[in-house]
Amino acid sequence: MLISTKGRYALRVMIDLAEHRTEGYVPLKEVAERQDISEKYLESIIKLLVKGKILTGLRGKGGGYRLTKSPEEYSVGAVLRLTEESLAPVACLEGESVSCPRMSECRTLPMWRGLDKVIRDYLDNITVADLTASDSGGNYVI
Amino acid sequence: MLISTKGRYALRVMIDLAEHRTEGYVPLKEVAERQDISEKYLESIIKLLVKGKILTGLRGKGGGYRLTKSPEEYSVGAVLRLTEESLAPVACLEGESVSCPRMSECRTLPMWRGLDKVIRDYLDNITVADLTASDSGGNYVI
DNA sequence: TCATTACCAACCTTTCAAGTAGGTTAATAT
DNA sequence: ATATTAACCTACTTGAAAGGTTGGTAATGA
Repeated sequence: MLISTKGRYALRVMIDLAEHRTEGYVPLKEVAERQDISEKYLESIIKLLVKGKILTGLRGKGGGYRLTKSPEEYSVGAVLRLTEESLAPVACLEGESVSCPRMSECRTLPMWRGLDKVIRDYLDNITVADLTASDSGGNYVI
Repeated sequence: MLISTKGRYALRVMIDLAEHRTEGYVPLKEVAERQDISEKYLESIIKLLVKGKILTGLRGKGGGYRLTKSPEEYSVGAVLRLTEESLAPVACLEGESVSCPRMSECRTLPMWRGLDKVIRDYLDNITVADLTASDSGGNYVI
């Protein structure tokens, strides 16, 4: 499993907010209801997105969350990287200086790097806008 | 993490056996030493590969394991599917009839399917032979 | 018959995903 | 001012899975 529920939910939140961005700040409660996700759990996910500056929160009555930029400015990869720690397909490619002692002689490492690139290329070239209802469904269709 | 140590080790075993296939049956002990993997743990991984018929074991003195077919007949994907249960990038695509109630209306599902395809296409088009020392390193190089 | 080697079953330990629970601070409408 | 709304914060729980270990049994060749 490359992408956990956290990542999947994060994306769904982004799409939901994109589809309701004309309404100003949208309370978490509404998103949770529409998306059928527990408010409390969603809270912990949204916190990561706020910290990552891809959405901003406003407290108090009339408050809620909204996207800081427009939907086509967020790649799916960028969203997932905020919740997933790592999108690397194998442990060997995680972090920065993971030094596997076999690295230099490893027969499989280049192949894993290739897989990593294929995944990154895919996820970084789809935007949140591509996933909204208003979009006809472009690049990613099989 | 899409691929666990089990899958990575399995691949390294296959490559090791491919590179030593002229020597007839190769004992697990030798593979474990060369690959720096605990014998006991490797045992449990090899069991899966034998069950999957991609290598055969022979008991007793002079025994060990060898590939049942030639290295270019095994795709990386085929090997990994024997150890990994699922290569699906998200839970929604696992198993056969996973019925997420939101499936029909899901904004993200087609995108996940696309990701799954990209990964499958990559892993199914590299063979164990491509990963051996004798190979110049073809398709998968970045 | 003995060393070798594959095969088999059960258990352990640590980590992490996934989710709960309960409280605190800030903004706004009345 | 004060009640209400809603974001923000910290800590805990639970279950499953990854990543092993331990201790055996069965076949084979010298």
